[in-house]
Amino acid sequence: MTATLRDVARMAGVHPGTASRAMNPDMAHLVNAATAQRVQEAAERLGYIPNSLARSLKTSRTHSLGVLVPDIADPLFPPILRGIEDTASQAGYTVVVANTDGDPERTRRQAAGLRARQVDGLILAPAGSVDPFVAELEAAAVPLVLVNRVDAEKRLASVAGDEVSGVRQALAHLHGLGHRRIAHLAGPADTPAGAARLRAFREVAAAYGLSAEQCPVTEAAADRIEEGARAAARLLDGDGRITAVLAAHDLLALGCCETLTARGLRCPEDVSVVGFDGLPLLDRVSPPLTTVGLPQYTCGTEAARLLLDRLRDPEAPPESVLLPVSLTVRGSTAPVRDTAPSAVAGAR
Amino acid sequence: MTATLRDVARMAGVHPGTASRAMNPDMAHLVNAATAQRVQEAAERLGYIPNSLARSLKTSRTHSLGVLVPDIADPLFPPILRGIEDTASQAGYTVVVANTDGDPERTRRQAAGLRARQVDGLILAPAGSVDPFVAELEAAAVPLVLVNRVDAEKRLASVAGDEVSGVRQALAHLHGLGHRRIAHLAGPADTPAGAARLRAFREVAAAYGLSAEQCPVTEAAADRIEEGARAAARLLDGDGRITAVLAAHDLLALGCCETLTARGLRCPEDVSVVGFDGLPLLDRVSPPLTTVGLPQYTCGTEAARLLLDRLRDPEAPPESVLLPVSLTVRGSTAPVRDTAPSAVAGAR
DNA sequence: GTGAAAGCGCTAACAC
DNA sequence: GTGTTAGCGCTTTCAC
Repeated sequence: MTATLRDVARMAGVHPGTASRAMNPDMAHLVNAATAQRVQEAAERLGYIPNSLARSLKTSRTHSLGVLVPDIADPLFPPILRGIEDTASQAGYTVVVANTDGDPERTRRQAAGLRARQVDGLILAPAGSVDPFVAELEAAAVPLVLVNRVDAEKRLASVAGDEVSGVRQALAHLHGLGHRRIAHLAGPADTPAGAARLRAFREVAAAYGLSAEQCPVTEAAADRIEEGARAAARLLDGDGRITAVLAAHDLLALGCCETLTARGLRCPEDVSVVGFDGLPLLDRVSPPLTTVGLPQYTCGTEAARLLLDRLRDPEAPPESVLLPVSLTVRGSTAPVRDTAPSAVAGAR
Repeated sequence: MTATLRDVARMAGVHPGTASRAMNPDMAHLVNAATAQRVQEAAERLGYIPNSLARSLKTSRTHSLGVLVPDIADPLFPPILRGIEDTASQAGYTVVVANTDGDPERTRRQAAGLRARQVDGLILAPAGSVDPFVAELEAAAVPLVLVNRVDAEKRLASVAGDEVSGVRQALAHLHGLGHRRIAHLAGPADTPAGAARLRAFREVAAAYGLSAEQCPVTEAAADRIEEGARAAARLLDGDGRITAVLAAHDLLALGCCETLTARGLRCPEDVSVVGFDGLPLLDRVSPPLTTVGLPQYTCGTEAARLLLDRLRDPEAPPESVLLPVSLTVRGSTAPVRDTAPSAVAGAR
């Protein structure tokens, strides 16, 4: 079996309590340097690895963080998780990740599992509504940080991209290219980003003096290529005169391009497309996607930082971080055509 | 504070021992149905969540799996991790992921951290050499499964794609298109997949009667686009007459395409390119990448299954799973040109 | 069928 | 500076 602290103490000829002090950096100064040395050598020789379970049981601190994401395989999350893990492990914390698939039942189960494991805090990057869980977790005084969503009542710490600024940049770009009929391919309304971007789209479009009729909206069922393609089809069926599309997610934008091609329309010559999130590799698709990039990795580091801060000082007021986003112009956007033809003309 | 089993017992008017039995499915039959009912109701009312730390300390089973990957943000791993997590959570296990960046020092630290947390077993998807760690872990009798690498001595359980078959499919495809000068853009030699694919390439090329001179090899420093571009440049500098390239990784293939374009060569008209791994989204790059697809998700589920099997029966012989891979032909490969021009001609 | 008691490996008062 | 003691929350053998 693995060596225990008792074994180390016995080998060094000291009491377990002393061995414990010698092994703990914060307490080591209370013990004779020579003794500490002897203990550490014994530990080394035995290949002693402290049992953090026992330690945690005693101290009621596990030095672990729980993270709930819809799907770790969704390209949006890996960089975020990497950011969380880097920051956490630097502070001596480990990270336990659980997938929810946006399913409330699964979310509940996974959250309970993480709490059973006594994680010191939780980072939630939830797809759907979190209100019931959040209420429960708050009641249990579990330190919480939201990612990619802000708490409506500002009582919870959160990290998210500045959606309004992102939409503003995208529309400024399209408007500057002469586009006046700009559709929004919205993400699922029960998704925080989807809802926020739609709201921002309406606001900003209005600020540009564009009417609702000039700016039709269709909602995709999920942030996936196929759903984007389907929603784009509905969009084109509804109003063939749009000259640009702002998609709420890069994958929706990809789906949109697919539909355009299928209908004999070219991107960006006939219709410009802007995506959202700045997923990797999309600078190489054809055409390279113009997109509003979210600093995913920073999202993760900030979320972890907020949570660690909170663990250090539970009384501090919850901080809300709004991360800057920035438009990357690539090949999927172009000036509106002089003689704007009906986008549908000859297309079906 | 959170409710403890004692609180539940007190509320139900029973001894903690009895409450424990009532809460544990396997032991519940030892207790009067009515009593069990009362206990469970009390637990429900108190929102009791068992402290798995205490349980684990007693049972020396944490029901958690550790996973060591080079970088969770590398597109190769998320689907694998998802597979692991799905299988694990279905069996009541949680997974703890740690990134190593292929750095031996970091690997050691992270492995120690996971062991301190008393994970029941470890899944290693390591970049570089693992021999020192593996030896140490084996000595400590930590159940182990290797992913994307097979144990040379077949003593360790492992899951990996069938590299030889993959290379064979790729070369059969290229050979069938008439290519006879096929270079290999190899991955880092200290990477399991890189080494295995290079070995397979040499074997299979020889089996096709292709000489070493017809099949030059260059090694990229890392599985990244830029390194692929750089290595491809060296390749073209060395032998301009190649008509096809088999890259050991999709990202290397992308880098290769970049270099080809930079030199005025077209893919696939002048040079065909085949990638490896089947990363998502690469069906949409230009040209769509022909690649040897690895079933990443299955990799994960199989690895978890192997590990769980091993935990159930530590004496069972270690199993080695070789996953089938399959070539997806897309736009980056084409028949060799009739009048094969020097690929370098007019290119610099 | 249920209560009592011991102990998993560690830490933190408290003695000395 | 080091030993002693108690106990974190749970499971499990042993009585009854």
